[in-house]
Amino acid sequence: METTSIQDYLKTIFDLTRDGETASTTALATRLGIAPASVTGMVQKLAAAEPPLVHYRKHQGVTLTAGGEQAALRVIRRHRLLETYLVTTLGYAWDNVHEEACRLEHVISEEFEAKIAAALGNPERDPHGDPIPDADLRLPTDPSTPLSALRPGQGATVLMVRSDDPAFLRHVEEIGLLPGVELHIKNYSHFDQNLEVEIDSQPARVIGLAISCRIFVSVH
Amino acid sequence: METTSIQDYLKTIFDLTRDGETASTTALATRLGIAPASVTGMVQKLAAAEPPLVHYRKHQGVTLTAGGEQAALRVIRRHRLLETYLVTTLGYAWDNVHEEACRLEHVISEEFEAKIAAALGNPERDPHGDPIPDADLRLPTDPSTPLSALRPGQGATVLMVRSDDPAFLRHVEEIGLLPGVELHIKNYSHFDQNLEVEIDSQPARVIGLAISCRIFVSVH
DNA sequence: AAATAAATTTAGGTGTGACTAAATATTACT
DNA sequence: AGTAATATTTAGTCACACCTAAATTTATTT
Ligand SMILES: [Mn+2]
Ligand SMILES: [Mn+2]
Ligand SMILES: [Mn+2]
Ligand SMILES: [Mn+2]
Repeated sequence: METTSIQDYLKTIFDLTRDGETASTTALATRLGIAPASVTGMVQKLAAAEPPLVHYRKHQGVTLTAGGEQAALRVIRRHRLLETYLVTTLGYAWDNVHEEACRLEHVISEEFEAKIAAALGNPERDPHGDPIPDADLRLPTDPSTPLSALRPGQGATVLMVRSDDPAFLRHVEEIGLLPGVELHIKNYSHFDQNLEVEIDSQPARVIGLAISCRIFVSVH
Repeated sequence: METTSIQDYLKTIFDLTRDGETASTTALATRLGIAPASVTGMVQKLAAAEPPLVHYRKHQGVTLTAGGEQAALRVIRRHRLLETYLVTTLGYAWDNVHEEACRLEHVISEEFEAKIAAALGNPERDPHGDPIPDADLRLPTDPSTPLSALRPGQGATVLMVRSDDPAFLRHVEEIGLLPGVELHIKNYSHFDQNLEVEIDSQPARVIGLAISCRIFVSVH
């Protein structure tokens, strides 16, 4: 059976391996809020499952198998559809939907998933700009760049904000860096990696790396 | 902590003790689809909890404590609000909502509960006619009678249909005995306890006890 | 009032998913 | 290359919620 716990592991592994790297025990432990020893145990179980959900070599971290990736995408689809539904239909704030979705994603039926997807018109992105896998679990490869990679003179549109932290999201909202917003880079400080960014034709603001590396844009 | 399992126990005990009787181990086991021995174990835990959630004396069955009843009502409110939401807003069929609600009821936040209650305009009854406890967990005492208690000449309005079984609910729907419908008793057969019922001025139908005892009405 | 049947509890056990403490492997540093 | 620091795994434990089989209690017959 694919338990809540397993689903959250798979989702997290998917996330940690998006860059092609393997997901380390410690990284998983940190992200899941679980002791490293517990992660080792679970990861060995996932690798021993029939069919296996992860590739695992001792001390080398894990990656998802094809089956594990499908399972992860199923949960990710639900998560992002739920977040979208909570914001669009129930009036949740965008900084507040992650936890709720992370609980609901494990219990809704296929019918529920289909109903909210239809009610929303099969949306392609969640409130944070994350792409939603379609019903066949295809995820559009989108050519987004971290804001931190831009340099003065470049213009871009915010695509997504990668964080689950309500405080962080509220801060980003206050700055005005919501998905869809246009921005121009005015300045770059090489030493502290601060960017001076003009957002939506407002006076420019200085943005530190901790923020700019979590905001993904499409460059004009 | 109040686990999913505990919440389902409390809900079921609430249901089984509605008549003032205690809930027996076997009745609980049957309703929950669990071995009687397991029920004994859980019931002892609920009685030993601090504060206790049930009154328990060996071989005598259980009843809810005040605390247990509050906890049960919180879950029942969520269950019935969810059922109503699924039918009203997401277009579920009324025979199909119980299972989904029974999973969701354990994971939604207070905020979710409040949001759907507001979206529905604080409904007082779920799609089956069951009363929904209000935000303070007050449950209106409604003077409903089982249809099986009516006799020829009496007229009534259907208040609720007490079943979770999709097949049963579809059958009741096909007969036309949905909540709100008006009916008149045309005849009663003392031997098989069949009732001949005129529903919504349609030609009368014969209804057996297995059905009539699960349909509750308010007599005119 | 015994004997039998039915309901309930006890005893012992399982799988899941966490934990801590200790052992071991990998990586980084001098 | 050897040592120290860090990451990971192993070993042993726990709570939870279920199970079966056996013992016990309560209810029903005769
Ligand atoms: Mn989750
Ligand atoms: Mn999101
Ligand atoms: Mn339930
Ligand atoms: Mn109902």
